[in-house]
Amino acid sequence: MARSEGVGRMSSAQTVLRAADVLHAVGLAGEARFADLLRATGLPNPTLRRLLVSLIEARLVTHDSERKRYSLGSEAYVLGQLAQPAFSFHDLARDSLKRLAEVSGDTAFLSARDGLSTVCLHREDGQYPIRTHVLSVGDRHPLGMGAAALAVLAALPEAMADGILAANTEMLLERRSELDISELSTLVAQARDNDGVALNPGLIFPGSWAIAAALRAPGGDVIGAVTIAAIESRMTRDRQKELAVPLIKEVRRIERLMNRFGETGLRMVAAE
Amino acid sequence: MARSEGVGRMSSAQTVLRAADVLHAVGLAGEARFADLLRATGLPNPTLRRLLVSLIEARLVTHDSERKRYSLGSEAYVLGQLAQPAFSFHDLARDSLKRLAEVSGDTAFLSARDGLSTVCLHREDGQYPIRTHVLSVGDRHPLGMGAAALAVLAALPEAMADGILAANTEMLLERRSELDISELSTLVAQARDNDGVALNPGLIFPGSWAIAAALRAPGGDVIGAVTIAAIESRMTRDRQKELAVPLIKEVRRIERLMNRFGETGLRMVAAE
DNA sequence: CTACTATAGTCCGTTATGCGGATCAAGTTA
DNA sequence: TAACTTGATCCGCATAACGGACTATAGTAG
Repeated sequence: MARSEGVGRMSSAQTVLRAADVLHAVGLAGEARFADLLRATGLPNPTLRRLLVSLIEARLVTHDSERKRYSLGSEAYVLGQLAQPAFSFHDLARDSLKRLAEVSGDTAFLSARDGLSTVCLHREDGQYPIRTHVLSVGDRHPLGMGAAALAVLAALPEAMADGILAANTEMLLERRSELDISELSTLVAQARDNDGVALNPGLIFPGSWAIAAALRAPGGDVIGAVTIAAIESRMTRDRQKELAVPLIKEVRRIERLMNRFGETGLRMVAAE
Repeated sequence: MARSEGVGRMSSAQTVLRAADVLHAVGLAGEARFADLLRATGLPNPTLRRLLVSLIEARLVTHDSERKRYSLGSEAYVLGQLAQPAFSFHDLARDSLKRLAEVSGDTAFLSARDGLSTVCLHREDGQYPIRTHVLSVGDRHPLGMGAAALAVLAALPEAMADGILAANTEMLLERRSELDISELSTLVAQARDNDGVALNPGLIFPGSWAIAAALRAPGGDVIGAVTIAAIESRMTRDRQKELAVPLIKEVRRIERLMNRFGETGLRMVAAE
């Protein structure tokens, strides 16, 4: 959960990074106790406390002193509001996600591309009672890992996609040691041959499968992806084909909405 | 614009606070150049840079290196999403704000109460071409300053309101030296006699008037306020009465929606 | 009621970390 | 080409952040 923490602390400011980690942990927890955050961040006790005090002072975190619970503060919400213009496609995608969750019975996700990785912005559960919980709002994956990330790669120019895969190799290996990069290339290639619909056959977590298709901003930039995730038994080859239809339909729909309403998510970034 | 910066820095961690300032400045600016942020934060050049680099690494800020522009990053948006449960009344209030801006022609605001102050969450402009720009999303005011803040005070138990006003005296004086606290008490009292509708007769900025009414969560907690702001000439006594009607109506409506849909903004905080 | 444990909060000596004056580099306007 | 504005970098200094160790405060068990 905690950030990389590799031996060689590559130069820069740790305080802010740690504070951001804490913030993220508080957000994921919803209502966190001090001990939860200790575990989640791996920080030493006094350090965590100091950071929390500062974050509270900055109103990024709130402390219910009676219940002894920490949660995100008003400033966190405000920042989200101010950041919204760059993510306006989220609003346009809401209905689509609902419909996809509805027709599939499984879980639909919206992810945004952010540099060399992918962030999950939204999760919409369907009726089927067995759900994969390997992806939730705020989770990030390097490009290449996960259906959304594969779909994004498949939508990028081939050369660029290869470059990114190579650049991400380290990060990818770090997470799944047995992972074979060439397997990813294959999956990307298959996605290209398949109307851009990528398949994640349990790469992140065994038995948790998903298909995804990339989203393009009006300018043509790849800004994210829409995913349908389910357990392996509900992702047979036939069902993949079946689900790909509404998936593509909804992606097109969102793209149409962007054309209509937006100097949209144009402020998206490429790399660093 | 920069945080208080009173002489006695009251102990705690500056790095995080500064980072939060930077974040806020970036958010307000939308797309900021380095120099803009220098001005807005008042930080020394290398300090600002260091903070920005860290914030970028934490994905709280994005840097378009071609256009040399900084803006809020995906993590900022994600945090907003994760904080949403505590501010779900925002969604329920959207339509109301639209209608108020529509019928008045002026500007409608939604504010949230946060401890001893008030934050503006939403701004909705009407058709009338002359608009006050003294309040925008993310702006904070100590309880007592501004129509929303006065409405909140008026909605609180009298003793508590007095206490808060006293506690905030310093902060209030800091902003408007000639401001008379007793004047605020009077305004609060008037609001109580007026169905809870508070008037700000240009306190923050001369000529910029507003009326507001408080919002209560299902439990009865005062969680914010709805405001209509206009230039002085459009806030005659008669028009105040006229606008108070839809204002109250919409507030009631939002409260009804909260009852229906919500383990709502219950996570709101009281003090610190 | 006392011992035990998990969780929250505090002290304080050490030094790594962030600080910022000063300087340089790169575009812009005159 | 000079004068300026904006952006990026150096580097010695001291302060602000660090964290091991300790204390305090529930909550649970014996």
